[in-house]
Amino acid sequence: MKLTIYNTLSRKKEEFVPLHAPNVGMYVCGPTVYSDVHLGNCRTFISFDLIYRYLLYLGYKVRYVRNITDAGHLEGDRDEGDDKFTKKAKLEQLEPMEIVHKYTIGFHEILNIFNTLPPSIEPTATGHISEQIEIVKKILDSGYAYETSGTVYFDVEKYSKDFSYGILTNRKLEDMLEGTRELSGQDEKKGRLDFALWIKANPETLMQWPSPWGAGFPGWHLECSAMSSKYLGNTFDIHGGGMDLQATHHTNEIAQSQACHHVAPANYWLHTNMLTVNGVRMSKSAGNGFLPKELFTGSHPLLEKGYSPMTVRFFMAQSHYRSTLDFSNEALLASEKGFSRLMEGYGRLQKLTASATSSIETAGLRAKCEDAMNDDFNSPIVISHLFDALRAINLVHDEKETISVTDLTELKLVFSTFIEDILGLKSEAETSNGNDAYKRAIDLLLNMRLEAKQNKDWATSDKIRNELTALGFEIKDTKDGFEWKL
RNA sequence: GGUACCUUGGCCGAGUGGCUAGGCACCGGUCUGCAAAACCGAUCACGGCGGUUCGAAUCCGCCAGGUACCUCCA
Repeated sequence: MKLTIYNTLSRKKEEFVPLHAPNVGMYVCGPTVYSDVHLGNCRTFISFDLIYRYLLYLGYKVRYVRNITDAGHLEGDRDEGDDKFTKKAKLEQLEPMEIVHKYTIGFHEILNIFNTLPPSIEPTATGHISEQIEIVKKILDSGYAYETSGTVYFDVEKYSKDFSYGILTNRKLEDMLEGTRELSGQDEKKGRLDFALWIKANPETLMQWPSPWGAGFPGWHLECSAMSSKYLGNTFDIHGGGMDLQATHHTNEIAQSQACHHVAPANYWLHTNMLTVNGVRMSKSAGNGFLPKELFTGSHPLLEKGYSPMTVRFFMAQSHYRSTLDFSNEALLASEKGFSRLMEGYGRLQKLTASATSSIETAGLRAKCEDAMNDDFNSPIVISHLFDALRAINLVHDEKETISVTDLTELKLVFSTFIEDILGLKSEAETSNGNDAYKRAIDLLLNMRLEAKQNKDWATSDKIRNELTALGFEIKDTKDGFEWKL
């Protein structure tokens, strides 16, 4: 089975054929770094991390470009006033670039905690001002833009005579025009759908650059057209982003790139679905966003406890990237237990002893997992196959079934490949190393309990166990001793 | 108002015409001094109504409920 990808352009799954195999160019819209990333943002980047990892597994040489938006992103749709960074900078009495730097660092820290691979290139909007100005010039030259007192607008109605403006959302221009509000008297735009490529700055605007049209700053959509074409070419393979960017940002981006380069920018458009809370989209403006830190510590009011980063990553991998995923304490609890069972089985697999023959069927696992991933990156199905194999592992462990050396070797390889390399999950077994004294104290107590047990002194044995349990320790008796964890 | 999408067992979540994903919970069992943990096993489903079909959770129509986009948001 070949890799098929759901393409938003065609609204169906298509076989993936790169322009220049084995090279693949993938551009993903990154964050606007004016505030902390919330979990919904993380979901998109974790989804594309899965996609990136699987493309690498298939042997593609992927150039993965994910931008940082650090300029030009306005509040609202008026094409005037302060950008988000300036606004925040004034609020916190900092330089805009201090805001940008602070939240860029935070973004990287969080994605690192979620075990995502860094992109090949992570360009910033402020680092590509001249490239953006060049694009505006070219669009003006080709006649799809006009300047009004220092601000340059994209002429949507003119563009849509030659190209399909609503191609990504399957909408007609007339329908889109109906959905927009009337222009107010002061508006400088000719058409209601026109958007700004370059915005004139006020003297007090903190982030501004000189341009042929006077001092100003780039429109939000422009950076992606500039940076994707610079690093991936005028037409590249995959363009991705959150579903919320589809209607406006990506629609405008396609129009700009097409008007500038006279070719469609990307062959496959991928959109990841939203994370919801009680069925409603998690978003900054709705104020229902979870910060990763609130999740790890459990400090959010909707959570009963904290959940580890890998639990969350597993939770996300259990749903398909194009489905909404509802976030709740109950769902996370279920994922936490499932993930821990999977990882314990993965650990058990390493200690399995092989027999002469296999009494169980595990040989087809890799093909099944590949088929699932080839079907538009269906990670939930991969996980279901892993759990099926887990049952086989446990049966061999319990000596109810046997496995041959060949099958065992392959099984280990498939597990590590899919769990670690593709799903990006890793064991969270305690990594604390500076607490030897305390660990030895617990061991000491439990050894005393073991002695009591051997003497059938159940009162002492139960007392030690019950009091440690009350302190939050989990005590497990095993055949030859004990195990514990906090 | 316009345009899409969604509705699966107690919960989460795959699945697009026949072969009942998976996880969690619950229940039964194994193990254990008793527990816990672990392991094994079983049960439970396709919003409602109608249609197409030998056969529909899956296709079509209508109805009900929900969500998203059309305005900044991954």
